[in-house]
Amino acid sequence: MSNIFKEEFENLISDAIKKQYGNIEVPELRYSIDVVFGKDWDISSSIALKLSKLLKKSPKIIAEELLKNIKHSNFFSEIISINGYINAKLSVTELSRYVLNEILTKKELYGSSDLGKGKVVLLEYPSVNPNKPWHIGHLRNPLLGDSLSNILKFCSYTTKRLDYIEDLGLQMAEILWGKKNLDWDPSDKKYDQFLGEKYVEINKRIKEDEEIQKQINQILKEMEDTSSKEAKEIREIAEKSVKAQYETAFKYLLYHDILIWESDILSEKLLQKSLDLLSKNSLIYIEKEGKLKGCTVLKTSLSGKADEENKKVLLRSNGVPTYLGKDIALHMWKLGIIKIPFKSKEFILQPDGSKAITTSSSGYPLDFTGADLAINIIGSAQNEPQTVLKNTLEIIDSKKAKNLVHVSYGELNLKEGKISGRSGTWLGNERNYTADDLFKFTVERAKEILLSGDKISPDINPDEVSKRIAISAIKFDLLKIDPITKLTFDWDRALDFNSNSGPYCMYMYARTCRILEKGKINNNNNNNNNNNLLNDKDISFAERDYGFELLKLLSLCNERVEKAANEYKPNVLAEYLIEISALFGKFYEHNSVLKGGDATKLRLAIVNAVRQTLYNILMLLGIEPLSSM
RNA sequence: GGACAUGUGGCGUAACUUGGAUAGCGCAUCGGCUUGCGGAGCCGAGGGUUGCGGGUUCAAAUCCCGCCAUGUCCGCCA
Repeated sequence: MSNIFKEEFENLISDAIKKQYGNIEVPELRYSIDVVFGKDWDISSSIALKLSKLLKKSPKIIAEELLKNIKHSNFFSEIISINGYINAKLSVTELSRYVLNEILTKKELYGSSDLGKGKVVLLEYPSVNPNKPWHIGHLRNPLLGDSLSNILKFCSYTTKRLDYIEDLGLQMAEILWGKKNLDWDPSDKKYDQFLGEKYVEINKRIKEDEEIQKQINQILKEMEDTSSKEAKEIREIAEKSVKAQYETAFKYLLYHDILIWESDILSEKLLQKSLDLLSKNSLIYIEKEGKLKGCTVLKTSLSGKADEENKKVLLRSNGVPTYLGKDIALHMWKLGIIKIPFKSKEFILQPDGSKAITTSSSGYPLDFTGADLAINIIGSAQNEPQTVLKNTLEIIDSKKAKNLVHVSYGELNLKEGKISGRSGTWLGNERNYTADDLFKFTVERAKEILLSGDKISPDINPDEVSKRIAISAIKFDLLKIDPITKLTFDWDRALDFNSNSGPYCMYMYARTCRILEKGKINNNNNNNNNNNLLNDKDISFAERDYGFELLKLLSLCNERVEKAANEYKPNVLAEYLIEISALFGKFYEHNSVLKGGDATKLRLAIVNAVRQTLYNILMLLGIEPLSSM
């Protein structure tokens, strides 16, 4: 369901077109309609301009003709034509009554949708290798994943948040070499931080001594046997490291449902089944000669270009699978093309009370048999392999392959260049570019601003409040931009909490709460009584003021949520929060609520509606607002 | 070399899918507002030939073609 006023306007115009011109082909009427702000009218259609060519008449005449045929509706107090546009004023009382009623009865469900009813969506993120802490470049990934997962859940999807852990790759082999050959005392550091620093040291050593690389390759081969001592040792290290990474995740209120391990995929023969299926469809062959002799490769046409130089290896000549080889197998499982009876057990109890489940060599059957929608949150650097993956699956099962979506995002760089786990550019002098340090310093900054204010509530806990403000600042900053846009990290910008920021929206939310408290309106999200609803007399004091503009804006909530869901763009909702917050700021300055005379009850209801909508949308971005800050 | 992506005031961005009224917003700059319903705020000013050139159209930031610039990928890395 989109906006009821837009629908009504669309229907009126649609009927008028039929009446005046018969069954002509109307180009997407709904896209010609806009709700507008700060003008004499509230809703507008440019359909007459679009029909001009078809009807061979001037837009002005068409608009006039349509206007004559538009029926009366209680929703609109006036409909006119200007320069070929058909513009309408909304009935202030009808809009106010309808929107307030919707929000104050639906409460925390206001804006939700049934778009994905009955469908299971699997979101994979962030799948960071377990040999280092999350750095700020990684962070955008789980923030996008978490927010999209919230948004899709709000649209009635059943969501599964998946983390894929690569415990058998080269990077872990290097770690194991380090453990055997370097000083190794992880006791006084966060474990992922410790591994990350060692990883940088190991890579320096590799550059100095070619022999080391050979030793690492030997370890890598031994690890492929998942029952080997090496594989077990590395799994242990990896589990400990992932738990350390999740400490970081929990600070940011990020949680998962399922962890799937590369080693379990190999143990359960998923790769073999995938290769069999590819072979059955004649999509792979063993290279007989040339530099790829002995490798199992994908037919070249699948990479989108029949380029001999661009062959994709799935199995190396020594039989060890490549990343792409494993990835194709993983996605056959995700989409339910191959079913695997994975065993599972609890990995960790998360602070929100939910359990993250992990695949395992023993335990109970994993409750997952394939997704209706599989979303990969992966950086734009991997656009090509993601395309190869999808093209390959298209041939195996075109229907299911259509359910695979790559949400591609621009990677984050530092001013001084790329952020690299291997070379150690994530290590700084006073501050590391890790998610942990970003959090730490943003909290410090938030606390500094908080304590410098002269209006601190005595009943708040500055440490807790600073954390929540920091979370809002970081998440909002990274989510407010279109995912595809690449970012350059800058401490000054990250620590700026002025408008167009998370703290700004949080501040407006806190204001609504304080006004409602003083106006004695219950703002508990879970209360089920509707005492706050208004009668006709209260509504009759509605005017064309900022309060009315706010309600108009709030009425667009559902369509903004669906847009964010359909386009996989949380920034749509961040923009929406800014619009609401800014308009509420004006409303607050220009229309006194508590001293609003006859309009006080109405205005309190508007404030409550703003509060509820801000709350609902902030939560979709993974930001938990505070009633005072 | 090929493929893909991106180019919007000094900086950061929105609108591009679906062409439509004066290109919206923030930062920075300049000026104003406060004993208030919480100033992390509000009001105002200056700042744009939407990378360049062509085309389609009554109408182009938006669609098409060419060029330029930047980034990414093109490995028996992941």
